[in-house]
Amino acid sequence: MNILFEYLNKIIPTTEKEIKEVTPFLKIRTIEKDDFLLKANQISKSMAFIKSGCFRSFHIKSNGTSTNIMLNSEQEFISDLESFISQSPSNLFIQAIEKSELITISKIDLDRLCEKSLYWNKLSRRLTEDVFIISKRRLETLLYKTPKERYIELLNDSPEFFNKYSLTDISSFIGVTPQSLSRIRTTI
Amino acid sequence: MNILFEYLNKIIPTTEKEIKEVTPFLKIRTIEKDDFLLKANQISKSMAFIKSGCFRSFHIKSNGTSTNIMLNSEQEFISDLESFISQSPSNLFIQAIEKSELITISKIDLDRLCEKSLYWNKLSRRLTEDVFIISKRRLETLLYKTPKERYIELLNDSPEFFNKYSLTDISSFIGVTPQSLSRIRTTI
DNA sequence: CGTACCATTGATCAGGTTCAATGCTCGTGG
DNA sequence: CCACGAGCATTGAACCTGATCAATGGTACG
Repeated sequence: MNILFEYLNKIIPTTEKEIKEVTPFLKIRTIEKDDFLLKANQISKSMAFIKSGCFRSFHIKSNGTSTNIMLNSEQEFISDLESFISQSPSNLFIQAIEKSELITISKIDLDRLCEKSLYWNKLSRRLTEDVFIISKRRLETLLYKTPKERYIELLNDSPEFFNKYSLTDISSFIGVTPQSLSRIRTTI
Repeated sequence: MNILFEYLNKIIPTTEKEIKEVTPFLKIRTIEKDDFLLKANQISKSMAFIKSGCFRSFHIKSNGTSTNIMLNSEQEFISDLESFISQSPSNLFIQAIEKSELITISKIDLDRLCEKSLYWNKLSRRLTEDVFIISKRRLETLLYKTPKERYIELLNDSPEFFNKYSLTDISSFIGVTPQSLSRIRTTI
C-alpha cells in the first residue's frame, strides 16, 4: 500500500498517526479485464485508488450508444464521485480495460475518519478540489473547442493516453465518433 | 448577513462559535450592472455569496466569441473556483447581469478558518462537492445530449432561468447560437 | 424620438454522423 | 501450427444538424 501512502504524502504530508488510522480500512482488490467496478443504478460504496491497470467510466443512452465520461489509470482515484458523495444511484458504468489492482476504502469508513480528523477532512477536500478542476477543464474543452482542437489538446497534455486507451475509447472521451477522430488524425 | 448564515446552517448546522469566527472576515459589496467581479488573467482572491442579483461567467476565445460556462443568482456562491483554489490566473470573466449585492470572504481569511477548524473544513468540502456535482452534470449534459434535449432539460430542471437570463445568455450556456436556440424553441 | 440590443427568420455552408465496406492484428480452438 | 473470427482503425459516400451571414421586427432606455 506504500504507493498510496506516498501519493497521499505528496498531497498533504502524512504522519505515522494517519497511516495507522487508515490501514485497517484499506482493502486490496483485483479486477479482471472487462469486469465492472460499478454499474448504472448501483450506489458507489467505495473509493478506489488504482495501483495498476486502467478503467473507463461511461454512460449508456436509452438508444444504446455509450459515451466515455472519464478514463483513469495508475495512481488515480476512481469511483462515480457523485454517487459516492450523495449515496444515490449512479448513471455510470465503470469497467476495467485491463486486469487491474485497486486499493479501496468504503464510504462508511472514510466518513468515520473525516468525522473527527482534520487531516482526512483536508485530504478529502483536496481530492474533491482536484476532481472538480478536472471536470471543469473537461467542461471548458467541450464548450469552447472543436473536436480537432480537443484532439490536439489531448495530444499535448496527455500523450500517454494514446498508449493506454484505444482510439475508439479516446474518440468517445473527446465526444466524436471513431470515424471522425480517424479523419481528424489524417489532417495532422 | 443572516441570509448567508441561514444558508450555511442548512448545509452544516452552525453554532454561535462559527458565526462569531467568520463575521469579522465578511464584507458586503455592491456591484453595478455590467461591471466585472473578475476578469481573465486575474487571480480570484475572494469567494462571494450572492445576496441579490445575478451573474454570468464566460470565456472569450482568441477569435473573440464568448461562451457562458456558468449562470448564477441569489443564494449561490460565485467565483472562478479553479482560480480561487489554486490561486492561478483565471481564464474567465465574471460579470453582473444586473445590480447585485454580495457577501464576500477572502481566500486568506477562509484558509485561516480552515487551518484549525473542523467546521469550516467540512463546510468547504461540502461546497466543493456541490460545485463538483454541478460541473459533472453539466459535462454529462454536453456529452450525452443534443441541444434540443439540453434545452428541454433546462426547461424542466431550472425554469426560473428563463426569467433571470436572456435567451442569448441561455443559448451560450447550453452551447448553441441564439439562432439555433430560437429554432429549437419553435419546434416545441 | 432614436438608438441599441434582443429575438426571430431565411438561405447557405461546413463539419460530424451514419451506413457500409475493407484491411489489420491478435487471440482462440481445431 | 495454422485458420478463423472478433474487434479496431480506416476510408468512402450520402445525409443532417447546427453554424454562419444577413435582414427584420420589437422593445427598453436615454
